[in-house]
Amino acid sequence: MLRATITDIAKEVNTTAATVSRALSNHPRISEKTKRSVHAAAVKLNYKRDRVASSLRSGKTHLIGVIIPSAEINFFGSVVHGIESIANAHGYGVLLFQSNEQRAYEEKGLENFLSARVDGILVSIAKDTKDYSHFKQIRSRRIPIVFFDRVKDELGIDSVVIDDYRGAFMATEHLIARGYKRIAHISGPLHLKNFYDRLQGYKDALKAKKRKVDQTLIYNGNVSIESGREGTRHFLSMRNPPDAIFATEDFTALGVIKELKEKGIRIPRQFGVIGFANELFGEHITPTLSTVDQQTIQMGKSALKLLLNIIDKRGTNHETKQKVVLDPLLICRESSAGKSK
Amino acid sequence: MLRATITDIAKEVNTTAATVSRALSNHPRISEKTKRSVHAAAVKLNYKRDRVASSLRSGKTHLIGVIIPSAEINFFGSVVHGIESIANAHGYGVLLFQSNEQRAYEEKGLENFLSARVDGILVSIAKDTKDYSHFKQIRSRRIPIVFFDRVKDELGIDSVVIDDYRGAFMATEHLIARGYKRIAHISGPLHLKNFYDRLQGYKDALKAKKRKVDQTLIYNGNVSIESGREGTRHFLSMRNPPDAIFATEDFTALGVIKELKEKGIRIPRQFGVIGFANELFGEHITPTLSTVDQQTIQMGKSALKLLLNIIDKRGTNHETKQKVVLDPLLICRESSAGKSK
DNA sequence: TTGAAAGCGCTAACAT
DNA sequence: ATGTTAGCGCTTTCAA
Repeated sequence: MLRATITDIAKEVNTTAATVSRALSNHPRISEKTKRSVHAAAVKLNYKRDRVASSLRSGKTHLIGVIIPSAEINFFGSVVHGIESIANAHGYGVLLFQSNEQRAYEEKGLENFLSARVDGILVSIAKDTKDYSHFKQIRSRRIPIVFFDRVKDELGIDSVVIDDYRGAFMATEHLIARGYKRIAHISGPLHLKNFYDRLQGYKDALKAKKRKVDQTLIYNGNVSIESGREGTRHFLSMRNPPDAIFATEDFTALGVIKELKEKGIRIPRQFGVIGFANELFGEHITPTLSTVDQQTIQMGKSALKLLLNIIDKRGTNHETKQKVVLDPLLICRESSAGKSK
Repeated sequence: MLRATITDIAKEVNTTAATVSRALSNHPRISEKTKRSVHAAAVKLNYKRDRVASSLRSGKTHLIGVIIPSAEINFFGSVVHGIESIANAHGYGVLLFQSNEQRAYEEKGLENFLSARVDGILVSIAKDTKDYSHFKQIRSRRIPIVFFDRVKDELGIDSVVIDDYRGAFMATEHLIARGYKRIAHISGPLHLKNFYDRLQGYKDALKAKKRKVDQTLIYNGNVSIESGREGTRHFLSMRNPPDAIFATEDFTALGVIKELKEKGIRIPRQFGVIGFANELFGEHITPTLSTVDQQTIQMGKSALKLLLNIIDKRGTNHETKQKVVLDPLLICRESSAGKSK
C-alpha cells in the first residue's frame, strides 16, 4: 500500500497535478467546487503532502535547526519548549542538535543544518567556543540565524538574551537592601558574556549604593556546586569575610549554601545568598534559594519569532540587526531574607 | 553566491553527476583517483550534499521523529539527550515534537512526521491519550516506531521501558529492610501502566515479606507536590497511621517531605520516605531523597538503537516485537535511612 | 570504472 | 480557472 500522491488525486477527480497542488494550498484562483472535490479525494486516499518533494521544488523546508549545549540542562529544555510551541503554531518543524558545549559539534550541527537546508537556525553558543568562523560561514550563505542566551555580539547576528547585567544588579541591590554589609561574588567563566555582564552588574550595584568594589570579594568560579563550595571556603578564610554572596548561577549558590550549612553558619541570619537561573531545586532546598529568573520559555518564543521575521523579510534588505533583551525577574526567597530574620 | 551541486563538481573534474554522486558516497567501483579529485573539488566548492534532493530520490530522509510530552520536563530532556547522541553518531537528525500531554497534539505530531517522511518514530505517550487509533495508522503504513517509557503493550509496538514493577518492589523492600513497619503508597493515575506497575510492585514486595496489603494505606494521587501533601495529610489523620511512604514519583515524595516537616515529624527517624524518578532536586533537599533512578539516558539510547535496528531490517519480515526492559537503580539517601538514625 | 537517462513528488512560469 | 511543461538535486538502473 503506497502513499497517495497529487497525481493520484488528480486522476480521482479528473484534473491535473498542478490544479490539485493549487487546490491543496488554497490558491485563490481555484474554484470552490474544485477545492472541495480535491480535498474530499485527499481525505479518501489518505493523502499527506510529501514535504521532501515540496521542499526540493519550493526551496523552503519549513524546518528550523536548533543547537543547544545539552538537552539534559533544564534551562535549555525549557527554552526548547518555548521554541517548539511557536514553531508548531507556524507550521515549522524543529530539528534539534546538541553541541555538548563543544565547538567541534557545534560546527557539525551547523553543517548538518546546511545540508538539511533548514530555513533558519537558532543557536546558544557552546562554552568551549572561542573561534567563531563557523558562524561567519552561515552568515555568508545568508541563512537566517538568531542567537539566544549565549551570544556573541561582535558577529552582528540577531539575538535574544535576558539582561544579565540588570539581573545581577537587582540581585546585588537586593542583598544590600536586606542589610548585608560585605557582599561577595562568585563568578563564572568571564569569556562568556553572560557571566561577564553579571560581574559588571554586581560591581555597578555596589557603586550605585556608594560601596567600594573589593577585588578580594570576587572569586572566579566555573558554574558548579563545587566552585560554590570552594569560593565559600575561600571567603570564610579571609580575615574580614563577607556576610553575603551573590553567586553567578544557582548551582554555584547551592554549593555556597551547602558549605555554609556544614560550617554551621546560619542563612539568612548570619549570611545572605542569592543565585541566578531559577533552577527548579531552588524552591525546594532549605533554606529556599533567592534567585533571578531568566524567562526561559519567553526566550524561546522570542528567539523563534525573531527568526521567523528574518525568514519572512529575506530579500528585503532590512539589514538592521536586532537584539531582544528580556527583563529578568528577581525572586526573593529565604536565603536572602536579611540579618534580622 | 549559490550552493554548489554535484553537477558543479562534475564540471570541475570533467566527469558526470552520477560519478560524483558515487564518489561522494564511497561507491566501491569508483577509482581512488576519481574519488580523490571529486573530494578535492567538493571541498574547494564548499559543497554540502542536499539532503532534500537526496531524500526525494532515495526515499530515506535520515530523520527520526521524536514525540515527548514536554521538553520542560527533565526526564524527557534527559531521554532526548540519549536519543540525540546515538542519532548523531549514526548520521540521523532528530525532529522534536511536544504533545503537551494531549492526544490531539500527539496525532498532529505523527501526521507531521508522516508528511516529513521521517525514517522512524519514537514516542512517549501523552497522559491524555486513551484512544490509540492514530498509532494504528502509523503501523498500517509500516513506519518503524518504538515507544519509550509511556507505552501501550496491546498495540504490539516495540518499546523500551524501565522495570517500574521491579523499581517499586525494590523501593518498598528497602523501606522494610530499614525497619519501617507500616508502609503506605501514594500512587499516580493508574490508567498509565507505569503507575499501575509501581502499585503492583509495592503490593508484591509487601506480600513477599509476609506483610498484609492494607487498602487504606494506598492513596490515589496525581503525581504532584500537592498530591504528596494531600496523601500525607490523609495518612496522618488515620487512627493507625503509617510510618513510611513510597511515593510513586519524586515530586509526590517532595510534597510528602514538606508536609511531614511542617507537622514536625522527623525524617527518617520517625518516618521514612522514598520516591521514584531520581529528579535532580532530590540530592539537594533536606533530608536528601531516596529514590529509584530510571536510566533516562540509557533509555533514549536503547530506544533509538532499537528503532535503527527495525529501520535496517525493514523488508525482512522479522515481525517479532521487542520489549527492552531496563533495570532501575535504587538510590538510598537520607530520607529512608531507618528508624534508628 | 564510468556515462546516459530517467524520475522521486511537487511547484511555478507560462500558456490558454 | 485550469492545463502544460519543466525542473529542483540527487540516486539508480541500464548500458558500455
